[in-house]
Parts: sequence; C-alpha cells; structure tokens
Amino acid sequence: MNFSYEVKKVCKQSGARIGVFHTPHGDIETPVFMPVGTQATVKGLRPEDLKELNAQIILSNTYHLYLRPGADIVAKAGGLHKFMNWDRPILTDSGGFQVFSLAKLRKISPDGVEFSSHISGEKHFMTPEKAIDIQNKLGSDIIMAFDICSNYGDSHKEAEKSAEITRQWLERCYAVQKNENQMLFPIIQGNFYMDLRKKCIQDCIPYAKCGIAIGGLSVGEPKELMYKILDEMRPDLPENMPRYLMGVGSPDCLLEGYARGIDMMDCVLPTRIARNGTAFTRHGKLVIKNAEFAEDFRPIEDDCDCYTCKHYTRAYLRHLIKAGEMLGGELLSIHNLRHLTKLTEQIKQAIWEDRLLDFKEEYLKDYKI
RNA sequence: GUGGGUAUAGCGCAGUUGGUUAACGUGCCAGAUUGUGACUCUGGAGACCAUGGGUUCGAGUCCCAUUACUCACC
Repeated sequence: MNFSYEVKKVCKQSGARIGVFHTPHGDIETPVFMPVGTQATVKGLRPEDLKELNAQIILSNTYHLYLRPGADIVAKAGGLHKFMNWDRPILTDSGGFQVFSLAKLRKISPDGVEFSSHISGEKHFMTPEKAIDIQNKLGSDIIMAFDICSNYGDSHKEAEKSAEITRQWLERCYAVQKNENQMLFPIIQGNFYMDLRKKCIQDCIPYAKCGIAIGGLSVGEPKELMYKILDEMRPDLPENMPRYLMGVGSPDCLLEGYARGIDMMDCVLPTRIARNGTAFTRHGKLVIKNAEFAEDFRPIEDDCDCYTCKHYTRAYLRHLIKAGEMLGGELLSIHNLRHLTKLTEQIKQAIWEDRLLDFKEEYLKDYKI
C-alpha cells in the first residue's frame, strides 16, 4: 500500500494527535488545514504562494472538474497535479456535497443522482462508480466516497434513509476503487442523531483503510451541537488512521476540532471571506473594507509572517477591495490561509508540550467569535 | 440672436390622465459567509423633487417668470 499513517504523539491533555500521513506525493504532518481549490485552483493563489504559507495538501472537486473541463482532459494533461502545477498531495471531494448544496437541481435515487449542470443546464447522472472513475482520472491522492449530506433539521427517518444509501454507495465505491496510488476515505454521515452516527461509523470502518471522514457537520447547526457530536463519536473512531472533519475551518473550530482528535480539516471560509474583504486575526475577524481602516497604515497583524502583512497596509488592502481589484482578494487570501496554517503549527507545538487545552483556553479568551 | 428640450439622493435615472410615508441602479455605511454555483448575499443612511410665484381641497406632475445646462437653426 502506498499510504500509511503513524501517530507520533498523543497530547496528554486532550488526546489530540500529531501524526505523519505518507502519500505518493509526499508526507503530510497532521493536524493539517487544507485550503480549498475547487476548480483546480485555490482562487487567486499560485502554487508558490501556497507553499510559502505552508499548505501541505489542497482540495479539489470532482463535480466541478467533471463538468469543466472534464476528467478526460485533465487525464490527457497528465493528471491534476501536472495540470495545475501542484506537486504536493491533493484530495478531491466526490461531489456529494454539491448534490447537497445544489439541491434545487437534483433528484436522488438509490442508484445515483440526476442533476442539471449549473453551467449549461444539461442533465447528468452521477453514480458512486462514476465518482470514483472521475477521481481515478483526475489522479488525486485522497479520493472521497460519493455520499449524501443530509440537511440540518431532517427527520430521523430521512437521515436514516440518506445514511443507508450512503452505506450502499460506499460499498460500490470500494468495489471499483483499484488504484493503489489513491486512498479512498469513507464518509460518516448520520445527521445529528447519535444512534445513526454510531451505526455509520461501523458501516465505514470495514472500508476505512487509511483515513476516515466525518461529513454532514457545519451545515447550519449551532457550533456547540457539532462539538457534542464530535465528542460522542470520538470513542468509536479508529485510532490508526487520520480523521478528516469535512468543511470546517474557522480559527475557533480548528482549535475545537483538533482538541477532539480531528487530524484534517478543510474550509472555503478563509478564501471566501478574503474575497469579500474580511481578514482573520488573533482577536477575531477584521472587516478590512470598513471605513475605519481607510487611513490605517499598519499591517493586518504586526506579528504576522505572511507575505501580505510583510508588505501591505490595512489602508491599501481596503482600497483594493473597495476598488474591486483582484489583488485585494488574493492578498487577503494569503493572509487568511497563513493564519490557519500558523494556528495549526501553534496547536501542534501545544500538543507536543501536552498543553493543548491550556492553549485553547488562552487563545479563545482573547478571541471574539 | 431665434426656436426647442431638460432640471428629482454624490452620480445615472423612474415617476402612469395632479391623489396617502417619491421607485430603481450605482456609490456610501454596516452585517453575513464553514467538503466554493460566491468581485456574492442581506440590511441601512441619504431627496425641503433647480429657484420664485400662480392654479387647485390637493402639485414632482398643470401655468408664468428666472437661472443653469443642452440641441437645432441663423
């Protein structure tokens, strides 16, 4: 097998882990935050920028690349890594979440999902087999099972039905996944019902060879509820592989997630809010486009080591955002992503020192959520 | 010089045959954003309807004058 995971350290205070995940495109130290590059690009950033801010792995997306430019074109280009000039690991989401977020356009059956392209409107039918085949062609290192992400507020009966289809789909994904250079992560669903969550974990374990994902969280529920679900799932999760909490990534969620034994997270939040003029800081969000920064000639954060903070002022960034200049979103994305990779580095240090819970408490004391 | 047209938020404009708190876009101000359909979404402030008269129960809407801008012709 071309993948393995070693736990290097377990924090005595929280049980959070430090580990190394070996992949065909290099090692990933966990815990890790993964920037999202849906359309084979982290919006506005070059691979060099991502490396400079210590991004070890990035996400891309099956649904989007399937519709455009098409998996065959990416395969012809020599695979996603070569196509986008990124030689570190890539994880592709299966498109399950798009089925959920583009709900208006889709029809789910046990066989698969019929949906209309948001680009052309033409009809497509996605199945677990197809989702794996596309990801094989893309050549990402970590591939995700095709799943159904149920809605917050769904009844137990609805959630159970989605979970059961997800289980069947996982079986089918596994049956066709043959590529040894790609690791298939099952996705635990089960909505906000603990009995379903526990059953989903058991459904996933036989198929979890070197990694397991938690899906269906951060879909509109209170954060406390998400943390509670994580706490209750935790004892049932396998220890010997990375645990990936999908789609979660504000600074406070990173802390809370890692402290609950999560090893991998991804989120569009840092890059999305960046494009809309907001920066992460040690003390909470800074809406850099606000008038109060018009004559503020300090960097976003004095002690930040990112390219943006080393060279640009709040006033300039505000100007760029207000003027609709693309550089504004790019520079803020660099800062926000660096903020999360740096926070992850600090958390790792606290894990080594067996003081993650102390660190979390100190951090959140000065952090406005 | 002669004749015509237009004056409504910072800017661009809508306001039906005169009828309750003057619409929209943009800009401004502020919120939101968590496996990206995202330079997006949601709110808010901002107008003595060019000025002065007049008609009318009632005028941004009709009449007169003034001013500014603008077009055509000489």
